Amino acid sequence: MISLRALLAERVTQAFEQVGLAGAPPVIQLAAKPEFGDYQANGVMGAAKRLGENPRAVAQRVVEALDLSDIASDVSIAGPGFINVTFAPTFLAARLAKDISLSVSAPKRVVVDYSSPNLAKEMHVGHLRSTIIGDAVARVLEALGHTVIRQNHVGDWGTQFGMLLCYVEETGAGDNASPLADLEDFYRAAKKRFDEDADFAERARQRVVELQGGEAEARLQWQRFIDISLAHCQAVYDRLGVKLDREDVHAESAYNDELDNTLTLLQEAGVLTESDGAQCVFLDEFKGKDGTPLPVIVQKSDGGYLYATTDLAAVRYRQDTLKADRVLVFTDTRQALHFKQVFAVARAAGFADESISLEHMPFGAMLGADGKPFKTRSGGVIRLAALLDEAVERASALVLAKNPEITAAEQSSIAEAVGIGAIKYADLSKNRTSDYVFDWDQMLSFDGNTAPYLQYAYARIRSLFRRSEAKGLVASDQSQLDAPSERLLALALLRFPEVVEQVGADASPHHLCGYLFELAQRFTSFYEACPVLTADTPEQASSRLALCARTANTLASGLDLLGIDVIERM
RNA sequence: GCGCCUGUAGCUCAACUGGAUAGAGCAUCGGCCUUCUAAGCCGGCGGUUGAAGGUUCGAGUCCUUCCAGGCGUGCCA
Repeated sequence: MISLRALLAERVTQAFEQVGLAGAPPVIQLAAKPEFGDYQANGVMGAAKRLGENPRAVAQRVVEALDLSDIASDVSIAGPGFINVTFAPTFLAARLAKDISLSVSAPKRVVVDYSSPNLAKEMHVGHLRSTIIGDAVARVLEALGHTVIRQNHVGDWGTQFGMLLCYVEETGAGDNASPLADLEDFYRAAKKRFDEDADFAERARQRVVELQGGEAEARLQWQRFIDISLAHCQAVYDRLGVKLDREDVHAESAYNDELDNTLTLLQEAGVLTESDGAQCVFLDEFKGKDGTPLPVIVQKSDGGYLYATTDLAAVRYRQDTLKADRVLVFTDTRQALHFKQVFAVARAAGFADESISLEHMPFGAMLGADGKPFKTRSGGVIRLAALLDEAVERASALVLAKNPEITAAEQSSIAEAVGIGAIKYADLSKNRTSDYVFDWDQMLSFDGNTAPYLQYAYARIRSLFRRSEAKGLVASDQSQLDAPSERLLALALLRFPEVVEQVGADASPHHLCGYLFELAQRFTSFYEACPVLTADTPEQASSRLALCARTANTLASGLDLLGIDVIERM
């Protein structure tokens, strides 16, 4: 079903055409203030400006041509040419009675590249944002009807694997998984060996050459290591409720066989230049120091390839094999220049044609409460598994404090949902591109724009339904929107599709979070003002139960799109 | 040096891409529980949107110049 905003846009656009403003955007927004109505159309002012006409007069003509008699109770002109629209309660109620299904007019094939940890080490907090945000966006795009192809572009190739393989062989960790239980410790120990023992370092370098040359024993050991490392990742994904599995892994090494060919194709496209022994692509749009050309190096002077080469091969794979219309890559903002270059080279070389949209979706760093990069007290990286353990522990203590009579099993399942949900929501609710401050107390607070607040709102509604069922009350097909808080709640409920659409368009889950928070606030306001079980009449109770049911469904759907669990009791 | 990003209430963040009097939460102050979970609700306080110019009916948003911070910038990823 078309969203309220899209419906208004359609109507206003028709009116524009009738009064000679064809092509002008209607600019539909939520009303800035309740007294202005529900939505407003701001397009008249821009259009009048371009025509050199009086905006109020133009607005008058538009309103005369605008037919909203079936949906609006009031349409008025205000200020320099705002058109304010108030929906008729009967229209809102009728819409609310229908299922709101998410859909998109032109479904696409969308590659979502996210998480993509380096398998040499254990997952740490640096991987959290990509994993969580990418997963939420993938879920949203899927829900809108797009075909989503998840790509976990894990780092499984490179010089440090020689070091790790030697150490695996030395410790026998490949046969017995226990020394690899903590990959982070294992990496540090191997690094120590590498730094302190020249013989070991030499063997490690030799092992890389053997590995890259395809030597069977080296490949076997490497594969074992990768399997163990991926199992670590999978455990984190499963605990986080992230929809990634082995099927989605398309590792860097998967492009190994395409790298020579990628270089040849660049050569054939005529974009390749040798510089200081390295193979480079120079594009006019990238300038370095003093305006000198800035290269994208695709082959080192020693013949080795770089991650630019791999990423170029990945662009080809995603266009030619995966047939993607759109590619979203979730990495931190430090790689912005890299992807700008890779995408530009891909266009220049014809790896990506005009039909495919290549979008780097950057995100900022996670900072500690002190505003500095988020580290352990000793300055080390924080393992993701440890972070999740701490979240659940903290949530568990809170749950117990609020509800001492709870069973251990219930405490545990609530703590899991609340703790994990809190971490994910804290990240998702902030603007993706800026850095954000990681704060346990803030994210686990039951007040404010947090996962626990939303989960609590949901649990209250579920509790209400347990009681209403006991009393034999049933939700009606349609709600009466008499009280102001009922009307505000209804408007918020009907806004769900347009918010999800926006999140899909610009990969901004924080808009969905903001929406769900407002929905929950409007629900609790309604809930305080409008008794349900003790309503004046059975009809009123049923009407309000319908609003409650719709709210519960919307909260659950919205949180599910964010990858956050709801709970029946708190 | 050059490039990108950021700068909004004491703190954490919004502001639907140029719209009306810049909004929430936390903190703080004050109300509301014999009634559906007070893990809640209602209200108050709090702002020269880093600074100064400019563009126009209108600027947190766009352009210029500064200031502060972060990141990047030919052979790591």
